[in-house]
Amino acid sequence: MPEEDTSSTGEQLLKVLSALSNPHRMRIIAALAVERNYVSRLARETGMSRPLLHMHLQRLEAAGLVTGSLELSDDGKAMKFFDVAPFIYELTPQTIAAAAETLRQGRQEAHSELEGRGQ
Amino acid sequence: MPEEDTSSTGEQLLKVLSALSNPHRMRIIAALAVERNYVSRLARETGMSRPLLHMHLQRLEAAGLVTGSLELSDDGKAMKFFDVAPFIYELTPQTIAAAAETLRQGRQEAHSELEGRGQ
DNA sequence: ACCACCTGTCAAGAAGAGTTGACACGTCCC
DNA sequence: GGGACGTGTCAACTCTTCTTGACAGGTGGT
Repeated sequence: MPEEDTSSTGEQLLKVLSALSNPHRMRIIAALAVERNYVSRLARETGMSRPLLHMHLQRLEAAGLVTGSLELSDDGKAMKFFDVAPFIYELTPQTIAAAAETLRQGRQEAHSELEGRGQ
Repeated sequence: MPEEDTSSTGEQLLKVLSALSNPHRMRIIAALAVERNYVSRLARETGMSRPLLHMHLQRLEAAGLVTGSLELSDDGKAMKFFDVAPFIYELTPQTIAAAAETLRQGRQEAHSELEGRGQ
């Protein structure tokens, strides 16, 4: 098994931020903060379609902001309940800078810049 | 003085989050946290084109994360310097929930859900 | 005049996120 | 067998964001 990268790396923070930067997903967090809920009911209460909510939930879960668990109700129906994860992120210039340091993707090393600026 | 809307309203936080949820913009914040810089040089150092950087900077400025000021150098050239704003945002389920409360856009209050369905 | 540097904006294409409807499966009750 | 409810997934479409190249302007120096 490949080791997990649990540290708050740039990619992780990026995933969290892009997961949170959406009105629908913010409202989903708000709804789940009040009470845990299952998909169909949450879709009814928030007024969004099931496929749409499903996609948003799986985006939030991928970012580690909510957790879903499949449970069986008394009448044998399988319902997936979602809870908010107790996350806490502090956003400051230093935080962002530290995360950006671990984002070396596609950025080539500047071997030698042509500093011939006349000025 | 007129009261500013400094509170983390939903739209404001949404703008901040979507501004931060981008690898290029994260790297711009990181670069400006080290030292203030002007557009062309920043474009050179980050390896992005001027129009692209210009767009990202104006997105960051619109979110209040950086501030730009047009200054004149010794040789009379007009250069726009950018600084990071000393922002600080705390992201928790409660924070998001509070912000989502002020996001009542298009979401009608569920007057009564006794549509034809049972239950 | 040219060339260096700085600033900004525009249209248009490429890429990705959001959204919908219809489909698949399951259990339980009448 | 219907219907109610629950789950998930798929291909298409729309929409926003991203990205590029070419263009506009400016100053100062050789």
